[in-house]
Formats: sequence, C-alpha cells, structure tokens
Amino acid sequence: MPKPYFRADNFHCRQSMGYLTRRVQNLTTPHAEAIFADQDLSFTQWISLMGLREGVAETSADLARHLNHDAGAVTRMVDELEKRGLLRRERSKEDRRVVKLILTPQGKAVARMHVPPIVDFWNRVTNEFSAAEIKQLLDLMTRLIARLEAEPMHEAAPKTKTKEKKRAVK
Amino acid sequence: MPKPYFRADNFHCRQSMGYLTRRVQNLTTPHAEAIFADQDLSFTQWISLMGLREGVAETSADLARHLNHDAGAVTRMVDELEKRGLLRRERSKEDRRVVKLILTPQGKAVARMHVPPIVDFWNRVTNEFSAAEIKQLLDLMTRLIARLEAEPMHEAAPKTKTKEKKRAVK
DNA sequence: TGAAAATGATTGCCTAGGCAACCATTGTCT
DNA sequence: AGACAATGGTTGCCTAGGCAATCATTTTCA
Repeated sequence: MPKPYFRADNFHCRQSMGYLTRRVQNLTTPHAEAIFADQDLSFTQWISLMGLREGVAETSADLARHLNHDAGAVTRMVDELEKRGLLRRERSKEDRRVVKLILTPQGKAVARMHVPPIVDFWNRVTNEFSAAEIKQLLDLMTRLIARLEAEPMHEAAPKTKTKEKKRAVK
Repeated sequence: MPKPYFRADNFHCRQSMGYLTRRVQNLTTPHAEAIFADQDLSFTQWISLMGLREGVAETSADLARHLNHDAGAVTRMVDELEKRGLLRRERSKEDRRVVKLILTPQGKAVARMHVPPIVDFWNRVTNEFSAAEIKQLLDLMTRLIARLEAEPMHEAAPKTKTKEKKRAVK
C-alpha cells in the first residue's frame, strides 16, 4: 500500500480529487440540462430511463441509490413517467415488497432518441484527447467508483463519552 | 483531430463519460456530507469558504458559477456565513456593482479545521492507486475541465422556421 | 419459532435552491 | 454623448428533492 498521496497541510483544491470531480460535474450538468431544456423530458428523467434500459437499475429504490436522490422523490418521478406511458410498475413475485419498473416500447424509444446529442457533446469535449487517454480516464474512474462503493459511510462521533451500555441512536 | 470516440449506436453508460463522472459525484457527496453531518457547517458552506480561501472565487457571483447554484441561493448562504462571522462583505472600489467576500480569521480557521477528514477520506479511497495513477487522473480531469469551460452552451432549436429578421429571444 | 431489524414503497411536510423581476453599475456600439 | 446590452446583487415566489412517519414484507439471529 503506497503512502498517502494527499496532505492536509499544503492542500490546494485545484489538485484535489474532490474539487476536480465536482467541477467536472458542475460544468457538465448545465450543458446536459440545456440539451433537454426544450424537450418534454428532463435530464434526470432521461438518466432514469437509461438506467432501466441498461439494467443498472430495475426498481425505484435502485434509481434512488443510483441518482443519490430521496426515495420519495423517485416515487413521484416514477409516477410521472408511468403517467406518460414510458414505463409500468409490476409487483415482484419473488419479493412482494419490490415493484419492478419496466420500460414500455415508447419508453425505450424516448430513451434512445436522446442519446445522440449527449454523445455528440462528449465527443466535442473530448476531441483533443487520444483514444488511449479517454480509455485511461474511463478506466481510472471505473476503479475509483469501485473503491467508493466499498468505502463505509462515516459515523458521527458521539457527543458525550460513550458508556459501556450501547446508546440508542435516536 | 482524432475521430469521435463515443458512438450513439452501441452506447453503454458504464463506459460513458457522463455516467462515470456522475457516478463518482453521486458516491462521493454522501460521504462528504456525512463527514459534516455532526458539524455546524454544511459541506456546501465549507466548499464556499475553501473557494474564497484559495482565491478560486472572491464574490457571490463567482461562488454561484463555481457551485453551479443560483445567485439568489448564494446570497442567502453568504448572509448566513456573514451572520456567523466567518466572512464579511466589502463593496469593491473599482467596480461598484461587486461585493467582495473576505474571510475573517474565524472563517479561515473553520475552513482549515475541516480539511483533514476530507483529505483522509480521499487517501483511503485512492489507497490502491499508485502516485502516478492519481497524478494521471488529476491531469486528465484538469484537461477535461478546461475543455468544458470552453464549450459553448447548447442553444434551443427554434420551434418554427427562422425568418431573415432576427427574432426576439423573449 | 418468533422478535427485532432491515428493506421497499409511499405520503405529508418542509427547506434549499431555481426562476423571474428588479435596481445599480459598467461595458459596448453608433 | 447616449442608448442598449451585460453583469452583480437582492428579493419574492415556487418547485424539486430531503426528512420522517407509516405500512408491508423479508431477513436475521437468539
């Protein structure tokens, strides 16, 4: 295991993972949303349809985790997509808690329809990168994602000294 | 200029820039917010203080662009930070529209105080990467950011055929 | 087994952030 | 110069999304 790369003394955000990844996101999102601005589908809705299409998610809870959104918010968005006939809900036989989300043919068509402008955007943005560099970047991010998925969530430090007896977390 | 890397036919999100960068963000944010959950400072507020500290931003408008947030929202957040004595506003002499945001000593202290847990987090996440790989990733993202900053925003296609006379954009 | 914990889905409520309107100031173009 | 566009900041209003409570179901484990 190599020694830590980042240091708290001499921290500079322009060379930090958090700053750079966040900046990429903050610059990308407005472009993506602008592409969808004149459509009757929001960027978030499209991502959801694509997630279902690609099997990355197949339930409401999957989408919530995937989008890092609240489960309630996703329920309401799914309501909307269902109302428009882009997907349907189907109670699972194996686990009767879960409701599977199934794209309708229209849903698949709408998802596919919006792929080209997004692909064009990324081709423009990466047009000064070699194929090897793009591949390198995708690979490194994929590995980073695997590590992030494995990272346990931070626990809040207890405010008072903890006694032997375990305290209710409230 | 190399030929386009991404293609709309055979699109797979797990090998797409948009999906991967978004996923990194969606996995990272909850961890960062968890670190701040028991503090009396939000992650967004900390980012703002750091942006001011590092000279990445020095006005409310800078912060709004930087965070990809609404200017109004930033005004209110700055109100809060000012009320807590972490920064002060100072009307610029050169351009009397702008209000410079100046960190107070307490503001600087609070910003610095929260650096270590974030740095630790990123060192844990990247502990299976070599220094060269981390550097490579940071470099590629930096170049990507430069291209994103240069990319012009998407214009909505006009709904009707455009006449010679330029139309008001409303 | 069966009690407690975990998970999925949904709803009501509330807040952070988006939108639009506004004013002040500066930059641009003729 | 002076008209008009662009920019910075602020406010009121509204909505998307977060939080918490609830119920149904499943999993865990003593």
